[in-house]
Amino acid sequence: MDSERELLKGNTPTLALAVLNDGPLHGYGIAREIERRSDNALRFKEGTLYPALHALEREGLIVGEWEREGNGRERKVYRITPAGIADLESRTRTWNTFASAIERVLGGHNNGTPALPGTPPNLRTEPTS
Amino acid sequence: MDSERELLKGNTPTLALAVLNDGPLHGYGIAREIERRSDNALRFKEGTLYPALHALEREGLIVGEWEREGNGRERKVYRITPAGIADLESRTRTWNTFASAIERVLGGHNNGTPALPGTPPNLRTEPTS
DNA sequence: TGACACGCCTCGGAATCCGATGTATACTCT
DNA sequence: AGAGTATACATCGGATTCCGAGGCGTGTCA
Repeated sequence: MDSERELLKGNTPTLALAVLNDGPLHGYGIAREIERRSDNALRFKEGTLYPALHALEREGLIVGEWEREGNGRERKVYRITPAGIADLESRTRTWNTFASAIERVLGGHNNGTPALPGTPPNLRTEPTS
Repeated sequence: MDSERELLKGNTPTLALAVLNDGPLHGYGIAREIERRSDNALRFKEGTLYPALHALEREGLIVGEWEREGNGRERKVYRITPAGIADLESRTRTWNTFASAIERVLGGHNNGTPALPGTPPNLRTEPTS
């Protein structure tokens, strides 16, 4: 299914921020962690990952620093900034709004205008069965 | 928030198919219906909508036909095909898989490798609180 | 020595969205 | 009659994003 590729668009920075929100990590590790958490449903390709991290750094949402390990290996470890944390929260809210809107459209036909605009949506996952 | 724009990518055909799955409708009406169902969270711009419908028609997932109404107005009414229905189901499954994967990554830190690969994910929406 | 995982990076093609723009008809209000 | 608005179709080009392909270098193990 190649459509996954398009679905991912726009979520890359959000995903990276989410991982970094749980602790500093280097690029390669971020990719691994996202695959792990999503059970391999999501994979970060290198051509996507590094440019995305550079962009996040340019925007001040994360900061990267080269670190040398015991074995002499060097890698660039990223940390989320306060601005990044705020941005992540905003992005998460945006995602939730978006996802529930999609679910509502996919879900079906008749939903009359609800009384409360902020009414929590019903997230459904079950197939048609 | 402009990020919505990128989030939408790849979902346009799915949304259109979902609406047409509930009955034939013309382009303009599809746009209106998606806005209604999503409570205006999602809007189809014309520059997106019509090319998307043409593509779906090319792929045989929908068929369009010019119809004249009582008032003499002409509009192109689209119907979903059996292939379109099958495609919609596939797309819906893809979306569910994708969305739950995102939720898992956003959700948090420690989820050890689950025993069952097909285990239903936990969709969480609440902020850190 | 070779193979492999780790780890960083850039470039160009492909796909997608949408603002701007254009055309045309029906209805409503003054 | 004229103006304004909603309906209804369509295309084009700029912007954005993903990622395959390619490149560079290091540590580990057989």
